[in-house]
Amino acid sequence: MRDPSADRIDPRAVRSRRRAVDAALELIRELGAGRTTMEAIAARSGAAKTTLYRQFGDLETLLFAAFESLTGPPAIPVAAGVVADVRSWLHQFAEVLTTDEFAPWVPAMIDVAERDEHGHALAVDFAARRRLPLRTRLSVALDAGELAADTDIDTLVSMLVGPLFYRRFISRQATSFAFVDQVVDSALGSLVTSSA
Amino acid sequence: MRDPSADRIDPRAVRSRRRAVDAALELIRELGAGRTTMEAIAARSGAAKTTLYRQFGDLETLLFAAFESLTGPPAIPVAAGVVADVRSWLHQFAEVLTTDEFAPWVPAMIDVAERDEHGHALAVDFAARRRLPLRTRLSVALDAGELAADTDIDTLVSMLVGPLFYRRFISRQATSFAFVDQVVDSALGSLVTSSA
DNA sequence: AAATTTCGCTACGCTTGCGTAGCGAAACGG
DNA sequence: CCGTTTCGCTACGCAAGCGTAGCGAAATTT
Repeated sequence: MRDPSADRIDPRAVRSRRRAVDAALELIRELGAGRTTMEAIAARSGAAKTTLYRQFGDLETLLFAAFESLTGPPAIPVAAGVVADVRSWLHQFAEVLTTDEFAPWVPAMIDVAERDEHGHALAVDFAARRRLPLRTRLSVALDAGELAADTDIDTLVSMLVGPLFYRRFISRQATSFAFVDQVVDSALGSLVTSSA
Repeated sequence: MRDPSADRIDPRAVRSRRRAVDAALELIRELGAGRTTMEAIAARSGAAKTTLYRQFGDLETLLFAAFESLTGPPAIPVAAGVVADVRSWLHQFAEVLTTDEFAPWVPAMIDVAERDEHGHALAVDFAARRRLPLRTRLSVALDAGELAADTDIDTLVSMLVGPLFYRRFISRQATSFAFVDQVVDSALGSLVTSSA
């Protein structure tokens, strides 16, 4: 009997997993999570269904693995004054929402989160990680006295990113440069301490 | 040959349509649009598939009919000062987001809008109709000089409802009374003319 | 290098969903 | 009322997807 504690890694399994996850991401983007099937993932990834079942157990697990493969850490805003930092971060974020980096999968995640218990947890976690840099930067500002002492950070985050999400996924209006600026000014305007 | 211009209405067809739409709504809520099938709608509505195909042509049309059956006109804010009116409307809206009136179908619509051309149009239209009362109220305020003359109404609307959508569908945090108040204050605070 | 485990494929049976053909029954028009 | 039209159902064939059994090939251990 071999050592059970040693995590063996068969290179074939690794390749299969990666290909399956990539194929799943493509299919979710094209068809949505609901219409993505094991059969299609197997076909597109080139792997056999048996392999996928052995690697992931079931479709849900595979889809979630695909979602989690998206969670690259977002850029961290540097320090140069809250307003300026937040402004540049939010502009960057607005830009990201127009690319294929993660925006195309957000609707699928929103959908899954509404109906599936695990999906709910996944989405909550994903969102929390995504906004962490912004949240951290605001926390630092609060501690440094750059923001009014009674500022609620979570509320502030929602007021900053909420309008962007709304425009991208709900009203589907364009987010102009001026729009982002106004959001920043409005959200932070009354909170920045005059001293800073 | 009968008069082709007379829109005959067979009561059986009317019943079938209504039942099908209701069943579709239930299924979309439970499974998402992607997993909702003709078979399931037929089974739950009690109608035969043939009937559904005759009435709607295809699944997409039926699903869209279901979505559109949701679009009840939202309440119209009355006049009593912009800030107060908007505040009460937004509190009411936050409440609606916690009920089964239309919130459970928003994720499905977001998902469909991202992938389907018709779905996109439907969602845009739906969102526009939903925010119309708020938009109108703000327009009135602008015309009345209650808001700064250079105010962009659409931006303002996004800053008001965006944070609520974000909390309900993305971060899935609770929207407290205080949260809504802060959103209103922040968005309108600097815009209301001191005279009003 | 030999023994052993894991991998990945083909092939299969089963279930679900699709979309239609054809037939009585119900609703409408004269 | 009586002909005509529409409705709704049962029944069907077909395609897609599911999940697994069994077997050679590849990788790992000793």
